[in-house]
Amino acid sequence: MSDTHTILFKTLSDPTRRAIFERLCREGDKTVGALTEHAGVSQPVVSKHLRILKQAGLVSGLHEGRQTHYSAQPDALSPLRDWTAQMAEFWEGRFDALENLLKRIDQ
Amino acid sequence: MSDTHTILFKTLSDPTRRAIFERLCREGDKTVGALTEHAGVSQPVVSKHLRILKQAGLVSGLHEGRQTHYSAQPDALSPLRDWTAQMAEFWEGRFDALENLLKRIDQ
DNA sequence: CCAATTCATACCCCAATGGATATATGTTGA
DNA sequence: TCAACATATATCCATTGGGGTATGAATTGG
Repeated sequence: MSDTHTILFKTLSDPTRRAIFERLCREGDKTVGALTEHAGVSQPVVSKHLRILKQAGLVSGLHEGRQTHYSAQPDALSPLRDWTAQMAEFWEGRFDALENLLKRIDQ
Repeated sequence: MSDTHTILFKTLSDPTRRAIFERLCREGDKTVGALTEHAGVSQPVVSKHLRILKQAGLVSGLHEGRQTHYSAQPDALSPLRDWTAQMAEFWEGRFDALENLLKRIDQ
């Protein structure tokens, strides 16, 4: 199931990877070297995480000489925002679901 | 790193598990047997997924005789909603970040 | 009281994944 | 041209995790 939601959740489920994405959102674009400094893992691992983030559409990379500048693309988060909103929406239609359940069982 | 965000993302990253949660949001509470019917996996696997969803706070279970009724708790999604909103928020302060990057490199 | 039912737990297996190190590729500066 | 640098790729390893089957525990109906 190569679903968009699955890819997004899976990509963001790793703390190291999510931290990289957060830094790019907070502080703007950065090179691989700069990202490696505070990542707590080796440079190849950072590159691998960036590759996964890129495949998920969450970051994009631009080559400048021997450096690569990565920047966040938070628009890619919109499926997640939509999904969470939809789940909450479904729930609103049954706001008293728990009470109903308790009543049903209690009778 | 037992972070809340990590747990939520990880829990929702599995399609089978997310489908169970979605069904509970859409259709209200269900027993393990009812959930197993359309899950595509065996009952023990469904129970295991429910256990993980419960640990993440996304569902709650109530015993009624030999059945267990599970219901969704979409309020547990709020950290996700907050996180995505915050990431987008950070980004707004640098809406022209990509253009700046291109300009910087292009010069 | 016993058999069937419902769910949870235990155990095993295999694929996926995050990490490391080594190395390849490409780029700049002297 | 050549050495240093920046990044990507390759390979390996240990762990995680999702799936299955078998079985335990609890409850109900006859």
